Amino acid sequence: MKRPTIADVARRAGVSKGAVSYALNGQPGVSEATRQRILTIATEIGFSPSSAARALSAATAGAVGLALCRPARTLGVEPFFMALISGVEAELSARSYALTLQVVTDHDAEIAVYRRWWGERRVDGVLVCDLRSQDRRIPALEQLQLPAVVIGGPGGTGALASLWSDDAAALTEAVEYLVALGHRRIARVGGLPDLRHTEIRTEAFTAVCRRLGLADAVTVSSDYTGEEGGRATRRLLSSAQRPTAVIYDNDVMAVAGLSVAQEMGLTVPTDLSIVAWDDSPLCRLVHPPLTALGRDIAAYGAHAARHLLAVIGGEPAGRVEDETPHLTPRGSTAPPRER
Amino acid sequence: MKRPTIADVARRAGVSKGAVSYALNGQPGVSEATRQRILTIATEIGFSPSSAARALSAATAGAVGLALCRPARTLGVEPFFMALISGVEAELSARSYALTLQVVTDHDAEIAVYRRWWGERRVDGVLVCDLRSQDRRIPALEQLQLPAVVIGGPGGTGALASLWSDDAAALTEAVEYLVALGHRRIARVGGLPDLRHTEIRTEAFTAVCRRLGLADAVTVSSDYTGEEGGRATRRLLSSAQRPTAVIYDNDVMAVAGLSVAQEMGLTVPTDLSIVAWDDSPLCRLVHPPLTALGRDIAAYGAHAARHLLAVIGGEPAGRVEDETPHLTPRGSTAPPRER
DNA sequence: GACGTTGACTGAACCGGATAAGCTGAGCCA
DNA sequence: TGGCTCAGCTTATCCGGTTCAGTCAACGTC
Repeated sequence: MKRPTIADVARRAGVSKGAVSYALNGQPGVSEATRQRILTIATEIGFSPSSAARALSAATAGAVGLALCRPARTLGVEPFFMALISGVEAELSARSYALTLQVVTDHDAEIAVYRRWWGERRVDGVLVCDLRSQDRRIPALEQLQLPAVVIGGPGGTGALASLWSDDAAALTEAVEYLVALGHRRIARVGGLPDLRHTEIRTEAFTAVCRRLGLADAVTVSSDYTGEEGGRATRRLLSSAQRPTAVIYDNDVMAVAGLSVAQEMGLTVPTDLSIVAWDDSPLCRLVHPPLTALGRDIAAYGAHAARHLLAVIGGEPAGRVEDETPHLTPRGSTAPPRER
Repeated sequence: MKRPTIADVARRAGVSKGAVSYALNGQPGVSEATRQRILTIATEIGFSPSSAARALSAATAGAVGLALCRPARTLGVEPFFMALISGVEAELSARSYALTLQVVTDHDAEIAVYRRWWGERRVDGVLVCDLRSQDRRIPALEQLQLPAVVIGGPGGTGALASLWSDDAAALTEAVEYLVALGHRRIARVGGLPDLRHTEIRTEAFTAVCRRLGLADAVTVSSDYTGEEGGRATRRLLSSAQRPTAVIYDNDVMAVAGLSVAQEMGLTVPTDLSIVAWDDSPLCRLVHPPLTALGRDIAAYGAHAARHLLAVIGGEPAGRVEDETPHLTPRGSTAPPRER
């Protein structure tokens, strides 16, 4: 089966290639009658313009890049990325953009990918995930002048466009809720400590605990895996003054923490309250279902994609705020048992 | 920052564009000295050939397509796809191929995507997931003559290349193991019934149960979500002659099933043994950790990608068998309690 | 009726590579 | 010394679109 080209359409319509191009792209320069005739013929023979040819002459790739910089191990378990990707993709394909995905191992590799994509003109822009403090990718992208939207912040995104959510507010809400229930010893199992949003959450946690007069508000660092989450929980629950509530920086660690608590003979929520970040189906899978700080991650991805397309379209690189994660109370939180 | 082109390299090296092209692609026609000089200059100015120009003249896109046809809801939770993608991607990027991803809602949309990709010459081949019985995508791809590897089977893949694993053997191993432990009433919570691999597993389950003389070997259909998995479990465990062991077609449903069992006051594994399909970190997250039928999914993806690149390279469209999933016994299986 | 003006279209250049075909000079042999 | 071969290049063409500079007929206008 031969792929039809613009020349095939032109021949059948009895016009030049140029006329077909004008007609298909809604440009002036062809009569309405001719445009309709050309459109009909194009549909008839199933013509779709070669992305390569178009990219070459129009200097636009029609694609957006996403490099994921996490070990394959963590990538799989967290529902976050898949949800984000499906949201991004939905928005892109609605505007006939393709999504090009690459998994990398570290930031150097990621920067090399950006540089290659830029040189190959393979993408018109990129989405940047997992912002770190002092992130080397930011100046690299600025130098390349490759349109980009950083998913993260606020702050640390240089001159690049960004999409952020108010994690500090969300975390504060969760702590205030636990305190309202009567908790005084609240711990937190945080994500990778050099991620910008971990930093922000940790600062917010410290601040709200000080404000509410909670003495030993401890944050344990982790790496988002269930193993680490479980280990951290075991350590916290083995301490002399064990916390009555724990906030986890993702759903996977929260589920692991729940298992550890139950394994240690504690009843959730009476002995221990648990709050998860990222409200995925995972949180509703376990018993009791987990109270979670959630938001529509697919919508977040779609929002990021929309913002990136705007930046690619030449709009200024703004810092856009997305919905603040909100608390969904479920069975894993309750007033602490009197001791 | 201007992107260097082949002409820039040629100018600096004092040779023609053609010579540069020969040098960079390892073709004969340039002396070794000149080749080295050109390579050095290319590296120096950070030249990478425009993918569009290369695609246009070489009639190859340098990209592979993957269309995921599942509701965003299920996509996120199952670690399977993310693991598969990261495996595929690792293999592709090692051979400098890009991965283009699209999420679709049904097979008609998916076929339309294939047709568009084909017309736009956007991909050199595609990976097809979630094979169904009487899958309309197969004849569509055959007609387009778009290189493809179907991840699934055996059988039902037409003339297309495929990569399959012996799910029947794996399921048989799991049932035999449970019977060896002393179980006589084994149920199964299957995946979407029109998926080919569900069909294969169901047939294998029925066959091995008949062979071993297990009377009421029931399979309940489901949709891979935790909700459905939990509901199915509740139904099974409420029946008069409730099973002493349940095999789930994925990890998410197994975890949900475990929660339901515990919620109903049953102890796993003494009251109920649980076997999960897809051994992801999820299975080790819960308590007790789940006995699972697992395999290296990333390697599966890498294998599929390798096979696809071979088919794109002109090799015959073979049906390749991947590793058979194997049973990893953990805490969720034990001899049934005497009653 | 000569002179713009406009709409509808054509022809050709161009994007940046790959590649077939042509050219050139060195080396070799008769 | 002329002819031949062949490595090592150059030149030109092509891929399939977009786009700009023309062309040309129809129309209005004074």
